Amino acid sequence: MEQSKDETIIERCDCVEVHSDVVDRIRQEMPEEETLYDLAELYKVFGDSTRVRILWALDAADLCVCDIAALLNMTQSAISHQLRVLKQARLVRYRRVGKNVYYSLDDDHVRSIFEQGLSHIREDHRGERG
Amino acid sequence: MEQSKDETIIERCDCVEVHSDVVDRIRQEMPEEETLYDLAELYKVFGDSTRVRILWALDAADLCVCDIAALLNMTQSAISHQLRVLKQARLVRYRRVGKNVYYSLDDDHVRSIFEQGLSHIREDHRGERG
DNA sequence: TGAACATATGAGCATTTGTTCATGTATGGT
DNA sequence: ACCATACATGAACAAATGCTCATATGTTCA
Repeated sequence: MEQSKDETIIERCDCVEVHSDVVDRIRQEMPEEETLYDLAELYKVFGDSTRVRILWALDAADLCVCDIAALLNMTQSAISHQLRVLKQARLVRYRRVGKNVYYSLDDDHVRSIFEQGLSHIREDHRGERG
Repeated sequence: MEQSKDETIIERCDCVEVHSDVVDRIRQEMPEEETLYDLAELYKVFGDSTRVRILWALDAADLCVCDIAALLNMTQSAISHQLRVLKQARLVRYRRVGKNVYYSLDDDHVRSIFEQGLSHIREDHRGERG
């Protein structure tokens, strides 16, 4: 999906005139390539409705895989796969309790990220900015 | 990528015991399916490093397509395609100035969403929560 | 130890996604 | 009108993604 993260810099822009002063300034101000890559990887995790629903549910209560599957009306396997993704992104943690494995949120930012997103979605977007 | 958004509810969970009290409560508390779907769609837009870099650049200055392509060392076409995605998500706006088209951020939440994301990434994650 | 339940995981597959390439559209200069 | 420049867009293709199915692992209980 992504391009190679770091490659030799070749001018591929097929334009002639570029505001090189601004571009150069921004190039310096931009965070490291890797940081922005990691950032995108994080949002990619949020970019699936199944995972969003799981996160939302776990924000309400700790749940075992079985509960989540029932709640979302999906197979246990599908949920388990997604939980692995969330685990790898360090957004959830788990603990075993007998035969069950309970998952819970492992990040304080999830809620605020959701809030910002909702805020954007709910904007009527009449055209103004500030 | 997604499943069908709304379908007849069939119990697909292959477990036997479910904490149905908790599940039922959460099911009621959860936002509408569509809201969470839209939320995921928004994050999906953030879930690509090219788009993240574009947004970050536009947060620093308004830029024409040509500038962005030069800055990110990508083709004008690739940038243009991505700008369309950002436009559809109402994250950027544009204005024509002669032959150029200048893009700018069209959302106040972009920066705070980035900040939350960065905050998560930068966590040392030693195991504690709050 | 073996059966039953809960969860994890690998392979396979259909769908989605991001880029490239070719071409279309819009604006300005001559 | 014509050309050059800037940008947009459709088709095509490789890579990534999310689910299903089958199966493996782990735990409890008899």
